[in-house]
Amino acid sequence: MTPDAPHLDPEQLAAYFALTDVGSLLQYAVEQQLREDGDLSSVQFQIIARLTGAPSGRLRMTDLADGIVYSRSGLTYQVGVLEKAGLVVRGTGPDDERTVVVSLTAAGRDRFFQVLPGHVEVVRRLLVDPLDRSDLATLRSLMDRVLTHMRAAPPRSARPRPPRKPSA
Amino acid sequence: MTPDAPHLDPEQLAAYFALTDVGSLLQYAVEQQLREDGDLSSVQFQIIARLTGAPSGRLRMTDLADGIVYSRSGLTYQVGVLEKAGLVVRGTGPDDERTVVVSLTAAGRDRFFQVLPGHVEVVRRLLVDPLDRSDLATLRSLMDRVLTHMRAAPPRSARPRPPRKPSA
DNA sequence: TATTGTTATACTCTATAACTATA
DNA sequence: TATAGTTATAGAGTATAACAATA
Repeated sequence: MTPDAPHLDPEQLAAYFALTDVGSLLQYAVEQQLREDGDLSSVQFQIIARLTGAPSGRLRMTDLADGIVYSRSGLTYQVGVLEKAGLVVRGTGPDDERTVVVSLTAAGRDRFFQVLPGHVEVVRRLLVDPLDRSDLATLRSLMDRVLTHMRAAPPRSARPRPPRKPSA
Repeated sequence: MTPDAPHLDPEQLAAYFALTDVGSLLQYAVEQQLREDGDLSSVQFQIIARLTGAPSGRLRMTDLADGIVYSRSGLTYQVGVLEKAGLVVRGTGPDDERTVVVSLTAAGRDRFFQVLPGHVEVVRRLLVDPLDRSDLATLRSLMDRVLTHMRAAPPRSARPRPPRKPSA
């Protein structure tokens, strides 16, 4: 019985493990490729990718932070690394003196396109090749549904915490 | 044109991004939960989980290393942390004097079951709830196919590296 | 007062290479 | 020689809290 105890049946667990295994293997492969081809971490690549896709290659720190990093200081650190590498420059925003606008340099854009082909190839080889077009559409639809649900629900609701027994 | 340039069409990219978004949000949520409920990282949780599932709660270092960590020293570090916390003990293997056998302590088992309900609840809330049973079966089947493909292909084959232009 | 962003600090984690000991 | 594991070391990344400046 134990009707209150949360549990997952083997089918649900298997789906979860399969998803996380794919996720971590894919992430590891991508990280390797980005490091080898362009000396970038995946966070740094994401920042550059966003800037590449932004109008005139500039974004405010706050806009950059969104899905990429979980703390402001983390973003400051990463943008600092990119700036030291000459891939990005920081300047004060025109409207609001508090904001900092991050701009992609020519070197930054070059680096992005230097790394992109290998990145695409890794994704293709590991994820796209083994699935056909309709599989990918299905996968996307499932993941989109999960994302919608995640974003609707409060990220960390008031979950009753079990008693913290020992400390370590 | 550019028939040699690797590329992904928007559908394929969308599937990739949706998958990685779910993966990273899920991973982050799990990491938070494990830390709050039991002061464990996900790597530490995986180690303990494997030991819990092993006969008599013991495994050799080498066996533990498999899917969890990408370097031997990384495993040594994590097992060291767990040992300091009293969740695990190390001993010399009975057959081969070179091997180290890691054994789960009673406290380690307690910690696992202390953390498990919250873990299950996060997975259910974020992944299982928004999908029905047949969705999960589909997801599992897709991911298993990808995993099979990943494991068949050489992890990092001889991919031609683009010219490393600047250094940073 | 609230918001934007940085800094100081401290900690966790990881990987490489050199090393020890056993097979 | 090969394998199992540890250690030393050094670097990358992260989060929290205190801080400065502007709105």
